[in-house]
Amino acid sequence: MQIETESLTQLEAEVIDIFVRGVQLIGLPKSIGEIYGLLYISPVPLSMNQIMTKLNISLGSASQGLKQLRSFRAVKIVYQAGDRKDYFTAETEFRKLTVGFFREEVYPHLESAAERLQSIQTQLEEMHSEDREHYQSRLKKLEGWQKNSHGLVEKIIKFIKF
Amino acid sequence: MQIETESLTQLEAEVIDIFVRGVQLIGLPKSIGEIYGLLYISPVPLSMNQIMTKLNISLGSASQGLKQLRSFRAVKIVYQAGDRKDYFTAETEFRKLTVGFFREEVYPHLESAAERLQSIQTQLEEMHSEDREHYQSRLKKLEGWQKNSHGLVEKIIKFIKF
DNA sequence: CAAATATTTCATTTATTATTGAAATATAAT
DNA sequence: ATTATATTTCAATAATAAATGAAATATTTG
Repeated sequence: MQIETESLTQLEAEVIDIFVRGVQLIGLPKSIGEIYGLLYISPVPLSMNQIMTKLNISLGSASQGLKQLRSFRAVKIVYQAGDRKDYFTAETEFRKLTVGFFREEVYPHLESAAERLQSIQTQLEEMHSEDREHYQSRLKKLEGWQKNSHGLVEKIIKFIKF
Repeated sequence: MQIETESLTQLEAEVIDIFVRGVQLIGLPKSIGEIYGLLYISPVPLSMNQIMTKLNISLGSASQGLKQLRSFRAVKIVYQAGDRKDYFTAETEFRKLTVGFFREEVYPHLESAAERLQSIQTQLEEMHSEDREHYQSRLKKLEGWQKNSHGLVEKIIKFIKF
C-alpha cells in the first residue's frame, strides 16, 4: 500500500519554487507555476484533487490554472483506465512549451500593434504641424521595431524547434 | 510664443498606448510605458514636471518610473544649458533598449536558477526513494532547459546587436 | 549660507490581479 | 432517471503591485 503524502516534500517544494519564479518572470500567476512545477516533478499523473490538496489551493485555482496551462499546451490530460477523474501530466518538452507560449501570448500582441500603427500613420497624413516630420520619422522607426520583433520571435521559435 | 499643451494630443495618446501595451506584455507597470511613450514621440526632451503634467501622474511615479527606465537605459538625461531641471529623452535604438532589458531583468533570474538547481541536485544524491531515478532525469532535463534559455538569451542579444 | 527649486524616498492609499468557494454544469455509474 | 462525482464558472474576497504625495534629501542660485 502506497502512502499518499498530503504535503510537499522538500524536493517538490524546491522544484516548484523554481517554476514559480520562472512564470512570474513572464508575468503569469504564481499558481500556474505551482501547478506546472508539481506536475513537472511528479513521477505519475495527478488528479485535480491531488493537485489541490498537495498545493493547498482552491478548486477554482486548480481548474483555471490547469485550463490556462492546457491552453498553451504545458499540461496534458492523461486518461487513466477505470477512473472517471482526469489526470494531468506536464509537457516536459521545452520546445513545445515555449512555442505554445509565444503563439498564444506574444504573437497576438505584435499583430495588433501592426494594425494600430497603420491607423496612426493614416492620421498623420492630415497633420500640418512643424513637427510632422519628426513624428513621421519616429513612427517609421516604431514600424521598424515592430517588424524586427516579429522577425525575432520567428527566429526564436525556429531556434527552439532546433 | 510657443503654446504649451497641457494634455495629450491624439497622436501622443495613441503612441503611448502602444508602448503601454508593450511594457505590460513584459510585465512592467503601465506608468513605465506611458513615460517612455511620451518621451519617444516627443520632438524635444521633457522635464519631470512636464511629464507629470502631461501624463497626469504623480511626482513619485514620474521619479520612480524614470529611475527604472534609466536603469535599463531606455531613457537618458539631457542637460539643457541654463536650466537646473533635468531633461529626459528616450533611447530610440531598439538594440540598446532590449539588450538593457535582458541584462537587467532576464539574465539575473537565469543565473540564480542555475545555482538553485545545483543545490537541489546535491540533495538528491542522498535520496533513497524508488523514484530517485525519475527525479534525477527531470532535474537533468531542467538543467538542460536552463542552459538552453541562457543560450537563447545570448543569441537574442547577438541578433539584436545585428 | 540661506532660500528656492529639483529630485528621491517611502509609508499610505488606491487599483489591479489572483484566489476562493459556492452554485451551475457536465459526466458517469447504478 | 436518479444519484454520485467531477469540473467549470463567476461573483466576492484576499493578496499583490502600482501610484500617490508629503517629508527628507540633494542641488543650484544669489
